[in-house]
Amino acid sequence: MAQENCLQDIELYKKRSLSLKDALELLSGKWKLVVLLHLYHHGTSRFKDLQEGCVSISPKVLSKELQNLEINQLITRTVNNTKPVTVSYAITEHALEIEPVIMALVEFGMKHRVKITAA
Amino acid sequence: MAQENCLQDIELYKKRSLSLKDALELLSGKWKLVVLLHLYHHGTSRFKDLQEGCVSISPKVLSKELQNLEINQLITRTVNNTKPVTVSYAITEHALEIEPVIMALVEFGMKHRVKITAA
DNA sequence: ATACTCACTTTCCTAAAGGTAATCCATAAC
DNA sequence: GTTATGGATTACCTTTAGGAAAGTGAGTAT
Repeated sequence: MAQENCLQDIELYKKRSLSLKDALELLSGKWKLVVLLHLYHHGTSRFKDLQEGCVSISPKVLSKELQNLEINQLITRTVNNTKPVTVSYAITEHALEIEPVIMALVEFGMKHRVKITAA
Repeated sequence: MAQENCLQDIELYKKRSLSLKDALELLSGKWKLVVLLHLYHHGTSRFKDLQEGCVSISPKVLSKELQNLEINQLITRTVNNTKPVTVSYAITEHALEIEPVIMALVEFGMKHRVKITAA
């Protein structure tokens, strides 16, 4: 019985470890989560909004990240019928699953700042 | 009143955005969170345990990540009086704050796998 | 005709991440 | 004396991330 629990625990660890690696690969880099945070806060946004909201991101990098997020079905891209043309980006339902990740990171970031500025 | 709420929201976003960037910088890369997951599951571990647990990490990279985590006060390093010498790594109290991040990533990783294998 | 806006794209470059393989050092066992 | 172990370090190399700066192209306003 104790052994069974132990085996189960090892399996659980392996499974979690793989899931973690999957998630890290998908969300790796400086900007993807920052872009998503902007979309959570401001809702559907245009390229320019994102460029201004994600301070110091370059258009090249933003463009690349948006393409990547779209490929992974985390955002949608819509070309609007305006003049001049605008493009809207919105998070998908599936991307709502990432909100807990972002909020956990935000929480940790705040606590860490408090901790190191106190020390 | 509506304007005040709006200003507050902008401030909130900026604060969150900075916290997120802090956290991302601290935890960036392929391995840090994988190492921490191992420590959450297995408790205090030796170098060799971590090398075997974090499948496919090289000793060079593991060593570098451990140093980085120690510098940022997320783990402690203890040299044991054994023969041959062993070294123990343990998470700090402060690193417990990262558990929600890891678990949120694990959750998302699982859901994402389900989602893309279903499609 | 010129200039401006939005949404990019292209080129060029540097720094950092991270992998491989070999080596090191102390100790201990064979 | 040779080999094995734990915990690294070193040298070398490739790949990738990502920044800077300039350009593109369609449409609009002046």
